[in-house]
Amino acid sequence: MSKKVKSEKSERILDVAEELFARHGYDGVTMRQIATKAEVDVALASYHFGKKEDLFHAVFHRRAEILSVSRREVLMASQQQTDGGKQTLEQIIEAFLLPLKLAQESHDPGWRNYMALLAYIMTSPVWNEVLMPDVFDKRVNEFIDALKEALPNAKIEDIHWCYHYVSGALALTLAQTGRIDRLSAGKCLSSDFDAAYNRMIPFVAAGFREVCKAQS
Amino acid sequence: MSKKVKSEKSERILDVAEELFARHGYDGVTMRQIATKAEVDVALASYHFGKKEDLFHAVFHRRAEILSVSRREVLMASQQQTDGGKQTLEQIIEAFLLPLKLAQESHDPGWRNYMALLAYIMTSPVWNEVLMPDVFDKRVNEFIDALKEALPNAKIEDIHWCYHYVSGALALTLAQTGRIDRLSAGKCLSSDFDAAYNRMIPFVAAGFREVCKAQS
DNA sequence: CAATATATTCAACAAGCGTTGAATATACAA
DNA sequence: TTGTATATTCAACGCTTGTTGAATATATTG
Repeated sequence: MSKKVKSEKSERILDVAEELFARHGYDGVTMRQIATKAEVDVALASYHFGKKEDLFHAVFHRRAEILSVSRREVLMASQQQTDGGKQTLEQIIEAFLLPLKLAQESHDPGWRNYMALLAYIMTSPVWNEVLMPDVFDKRVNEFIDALKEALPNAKIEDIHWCYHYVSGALALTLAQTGRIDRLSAGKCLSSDFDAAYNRMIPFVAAGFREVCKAQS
Repeated sequence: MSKKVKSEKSERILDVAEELFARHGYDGVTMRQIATKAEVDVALASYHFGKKEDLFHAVFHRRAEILSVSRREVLMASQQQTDGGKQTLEQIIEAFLLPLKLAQESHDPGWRNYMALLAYIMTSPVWNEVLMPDVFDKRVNEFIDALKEALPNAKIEDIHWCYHYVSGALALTLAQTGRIDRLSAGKCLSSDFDAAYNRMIPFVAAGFREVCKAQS
């Protein structure tokens, strides 16, 4: 009861669309491919979600809200934990990345597909502008504000560029292209989010400190 | 004389395809859109380059070789400059990024489009696997070898993950999504490659040192 | 049960797709 | 100039696309 889900097939369409959009992009997927893989008639997707672009939006928004809320909670919890005292860079960055790590550890393949979809949207000049502002930019601004507090003498341009590098490193991780597997001859795995996150935190923390140090 | 270029219109097709593929991806562009923007008949693109996928390959390879050669030259010049003595991390990273900076500074809009196309290919699970190994992976392995020499005590997994972060930061920079412009309220510009590169070098150098330090 | 709302399929449409063979224009060699 | 190779356009093909209206099945409610 009180199920928001319209039906089981409706969710299956979203799951399949999520997977295919993440791998092939918006234009690389047809409504028929989605319907076929979801074992459903073509018209059903249009019935539930309207036009193709609306379906894409629905896929994006389904988990975007969950992720955004989780991010805010983790960030606030981290801030309360060190009440009064300043947060360390590592704490802030960890709070920023933790929700994604949690989503990964749920071992829900849907979440993994969604994160690859997020990487596609983050790196697309077209979709980035359409979809990111609504849900994610607010959380990012809170994150950047926290960074400003931790680095009070830093120039804000430096902070923004450093966040840009974090965002890029994160996007490529979420994309799971398999390139690191190839380059490392199997010693590193795209699917190993733990390895990616554990090193990313000290990496970017040190980068922030280096770029933002020694300001007048 | 000795012109490799088949004709003027042939190059115009490549230029337009480069621009459109970079922005909308392979499936987001039609042969007719390319032909129209190049002021050419639809059939001409097929005549010169064969199938749509062959045209995409032609666009990719046109500048890939130039970039790869430039990268090797810069890296070797940097190694010779410090003959005998070890290169610093900063020198290695700078050598890796310099060819892209030079391409940008040429103010050829074609190069800018090509770099955005490269970002698309780097972050695409599909194209990354098809196009990166042929031309770029060799240069990347040379780069990673240089890093191993500069960080002799580092675990190679750490080096590969750190390179992965560099690759991500670089890709998002090349993509020019305009997001940093929005988040920074115009204080930073996606088009400002100088700002991006100047900060990227100390950022990733510090990251490498932090992650790769303190190995047994 | 009947009646109604929701979910799903079927069939079809107009438009756009990549690609091709023949026709025409242009460049170049003899 | 004539002949030949290259470049370019024209017209059309078979196929796929997203979307829709009518028909049918299923669930919900009275």
